[in-house]
Amino acid sequence: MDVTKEPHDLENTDCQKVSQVLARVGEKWSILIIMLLNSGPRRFTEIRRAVNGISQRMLTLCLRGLERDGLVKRTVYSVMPPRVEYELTPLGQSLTEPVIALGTWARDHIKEIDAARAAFDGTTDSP
Amino acid sequence: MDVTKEPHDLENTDCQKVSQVLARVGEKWSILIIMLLNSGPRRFTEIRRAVNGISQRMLTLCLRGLERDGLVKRTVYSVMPPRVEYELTPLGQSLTEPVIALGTWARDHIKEIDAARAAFDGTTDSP
DNA sequence: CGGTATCCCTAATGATACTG
DNA sequence: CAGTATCATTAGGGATACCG
Repeated sequence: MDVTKEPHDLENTDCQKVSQVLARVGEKWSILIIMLLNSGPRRFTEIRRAVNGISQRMLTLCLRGLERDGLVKRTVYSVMPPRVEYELTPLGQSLTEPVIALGTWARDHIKEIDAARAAFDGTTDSP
Repeated sequence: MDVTKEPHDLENTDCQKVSQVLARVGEKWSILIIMLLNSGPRRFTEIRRAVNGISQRMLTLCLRGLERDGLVKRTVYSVMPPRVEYELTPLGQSLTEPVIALGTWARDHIKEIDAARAAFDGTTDSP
């Protein structure tokens, strides 16, 4: 990415694209769903069970968003009862690579972050 | 979120850490601020001007969050008028690497995403 | 099963005013 | 300049009920 432009151009740089992607990926459930689907196609209810705590409504909305961005493919089987499967598209699969890189960073630095939070809270909290 | 139930769930994996990090990084303004500070320390108002559209309130909150996580260092110069500088910590700098990787992915695939969105909207919008 | 529609509450955010 | 405080508006998201 090019971050060598002037500060006042920030709104016109690739940062916006990163922001857009992160806005999608950063949604509370998106990353969990993407990582789940990375191990294979799943049905709606399977995802719902796997991602503990997500409401039906939010799962639907989240999957629609991922589908809209071309990250997830939705396949409807016209049977009774209905069967709908979700799987990562090639684009969605390629996204898992940088996401895993970020995940590695998170795993490697979560201790530092937690320590920083504790230190910050300890410094500011003074009842 | 509680995903610590079944073994096959997304529970104690790195996904949660990724989620935590992405929750911070995915905040609308965080990434823009981090990338801006990647090119050097900035004062409060400089950041405000550079990150077009952010309110004073949100900039303050966002910077506090980044500071709390140990990603940004805040330095106050006791002068009149006040001067406060923000800069990335080594931890914050290290975060830019995977973020840039994600940014590269975004830049390389933004066209596909836009196309997917257009196709999806064209398919679903039929008034 | 896999949704959609509705209600409703809360958290998030902008706008504005004030301060060391 | 760099905030903090307050108010008002809105968006996010849960609970519930209903549908193909």
